[in-house]
Amino acid sequence: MKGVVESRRKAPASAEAGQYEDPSFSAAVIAWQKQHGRHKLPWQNTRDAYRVWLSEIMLQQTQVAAVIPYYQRFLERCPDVFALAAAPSEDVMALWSGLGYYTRARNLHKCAQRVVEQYGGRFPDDPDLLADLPGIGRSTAAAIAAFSYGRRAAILDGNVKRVFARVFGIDGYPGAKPIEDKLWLRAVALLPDQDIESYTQGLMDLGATLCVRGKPACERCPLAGRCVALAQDRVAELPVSKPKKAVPERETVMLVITHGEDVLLEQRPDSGIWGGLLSLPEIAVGGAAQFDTAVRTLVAPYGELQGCRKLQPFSHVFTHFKLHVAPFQVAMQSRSQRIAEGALVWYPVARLGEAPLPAPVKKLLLGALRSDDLLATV
DNA sequence: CAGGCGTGGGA
DNA sequence: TTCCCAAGCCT
Repeated sequence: MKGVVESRRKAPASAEAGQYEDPSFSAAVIAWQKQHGRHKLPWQNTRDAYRVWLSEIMLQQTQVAAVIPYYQRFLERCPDVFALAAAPSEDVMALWSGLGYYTRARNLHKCAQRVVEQYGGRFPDDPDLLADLPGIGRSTAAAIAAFSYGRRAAILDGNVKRVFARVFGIDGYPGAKPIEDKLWLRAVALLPDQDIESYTQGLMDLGATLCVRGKPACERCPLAGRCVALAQDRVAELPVSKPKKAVPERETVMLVITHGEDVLLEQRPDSGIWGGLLSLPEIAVGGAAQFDTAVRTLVAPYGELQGCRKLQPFSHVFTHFKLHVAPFQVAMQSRSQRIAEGALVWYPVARLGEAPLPAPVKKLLLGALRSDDLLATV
């Protein structure tokens, strides 16, 4: 009987994939994971697909240490997919505030609603169905299917790319399409028939704890004996880093407009930077000389100035551009009717800590509006 | 399909 | 300080 089971190993998807098969690879990863891998992360030791899914979305392009407090806070407020589906979107955005890549939060909310409506609240176990849901791509779908249902599916995240690039000595930037295609072939070909959870977690753990970008701990690595990069002394060169290009810079004036105990915030459109969050009213400018003009232009329609002062300028670096912010604080004598319209909203200063704001804006506001500061305008 | 999309931490 | 980038997905 045993022989029958083993003979039913999946045939390779293609001749090219077949040449990558090597059961000893997954065996080494699984054995290492069971003894040396991570077993006590907050989203482990559960098969609750909701928790697995939530953690996988939060962990996209985000490190474990940053995710943990968000994950726990999120679970307290939304303990299951029904609670999340029913939650107001501003609550979801507020829970995500500071974690970045805010499309993830909007897709998370949409996805919860789809799972409730389409699947009765139970996440599907088929990776292809999972990957049809918003915010879930091929790799995340495989992780959810493996951790929640024990399904045999391949992940290919940054950890796997780094480990594979070194072990197999793969030249070229792993994000490039042709390289990534081959990595997917390997990822599928190397899947074990058993212990898919330990294998999947093991690849992640290897990449996160041993096979790190700088100074990897090769002496403790279970794959060292078969690592091409190590044998060729190219560990520091692989994986090939992303070709860099000049980062454009932009300038903007942000206005901290206050009236009484409230500050004026603006809802940002869903697409673009800080999509779906609240932020400060702002106007892009070309140079420092235009700052004063910009301030007057922006504020004038909304009533009479009580006072205005320049706050400390700061810069914020994104992945693809650098933003220079010149903040001004403006106190209003009265509230124009026009301010109540459109995407603008008066927001109580006392509640800013829990507002769905971008990290640098929240920092600016909490610094600029320390209680007694409110009326101290010129 | 190359580029858009955050933030915080390490080197 | 400056640079790099970490459990990717979407358009």
